[in-house]
Amino acid sequence: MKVLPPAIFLMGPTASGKTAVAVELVQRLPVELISVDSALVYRDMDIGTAKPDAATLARAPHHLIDIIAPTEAYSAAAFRRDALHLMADITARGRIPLLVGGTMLYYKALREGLSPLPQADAAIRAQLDAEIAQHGIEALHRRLAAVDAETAARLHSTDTQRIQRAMEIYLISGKQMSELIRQQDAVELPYRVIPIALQPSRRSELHARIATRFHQMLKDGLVDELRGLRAKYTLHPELPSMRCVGYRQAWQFMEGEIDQQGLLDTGIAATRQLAKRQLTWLRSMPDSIELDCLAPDLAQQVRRVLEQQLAQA
RNA sequence: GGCUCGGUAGCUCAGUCGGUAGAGCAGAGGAUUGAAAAUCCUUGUGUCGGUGGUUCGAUUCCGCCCCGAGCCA
Repeated sequence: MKVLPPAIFLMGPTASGKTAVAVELVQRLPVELISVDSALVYRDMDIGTAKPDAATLARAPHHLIDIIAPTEAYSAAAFRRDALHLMADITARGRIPLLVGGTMLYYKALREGLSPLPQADAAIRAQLDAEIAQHGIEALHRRLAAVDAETAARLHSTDTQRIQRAMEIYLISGKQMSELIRQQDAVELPYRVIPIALQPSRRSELHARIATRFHQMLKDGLVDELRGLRAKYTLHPELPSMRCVGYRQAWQFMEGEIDQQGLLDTGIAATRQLAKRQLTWLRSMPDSIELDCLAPDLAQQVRRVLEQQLAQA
């Protein structure tokens, strides 16, 4: 039986201290860091994404940070492709890939693979947007039911994004999403995954950290950063980058839709909701080694677990 | 000190012509296949400020008290 090389997944919600742990580990173990984060991919979006600063990145380089402009879109499929290449390179160098971040769909796509679905098509999405604006999402849901009853039945009639995606798949390929998913071969990631899940023993403590961090982001100039982004790039609020937590609320503030207090309140609430969804993902992840992210010696605990796991190979 | 308007869910408020109440937001749980920090689903018992009175029955009407805002002195 072939021995698989190890790969570490360091998963946790926002504000759980993942970056600090990763930076500590990179100095003590033969690892290279790969960011698993759908927001850190954007260049010039630093404050609101809580991106590690330049000094930290110099000391602990992360792959997949600052790889696209805020006008562009990344995806789970792009992540899977990029991460697989990087993991192969890192392993060839005799080092261990350490994936760190909070975008749980990316971990799932990497581990379980993706079905052979066509990639997004901007023109078709624009066409479907117009259709939704004119006739409503429920009409598109009925149209989907006519061509792919199975997927339509699975989706709630108000789930705009998924209905649009399923219709997009049909319009591009002429095939049903449900049928394409059935064609997927079981894929096995050619690594021995060591999944570590950071979870707070007390949710209220995580909430407190989130509030403190968002206050700091505003002090650090989140709104000014967005002002600069809007001057440098042609942006609109529907862009994936501008829907990121913090930027969406800062945009509303710039447009006068909410005041300073509203920015603070909705920004913090949106971050808490993000953390909650990340925790829901985490509970559904199989085989995870769970650690309390509130532990004062978290980095040491993670290191101990990893040394133990790596010694087993 | 007098008058007026408020005091209902963690927050903002609606409502009950007297039969113990419901929205939005927040919170909690879940889903999640090329936008995922996205998108969507489920979830609402709270001395209706306190205390007397009227009443079969008061959060609702009346008296007094407490708290807040405003106007007049």
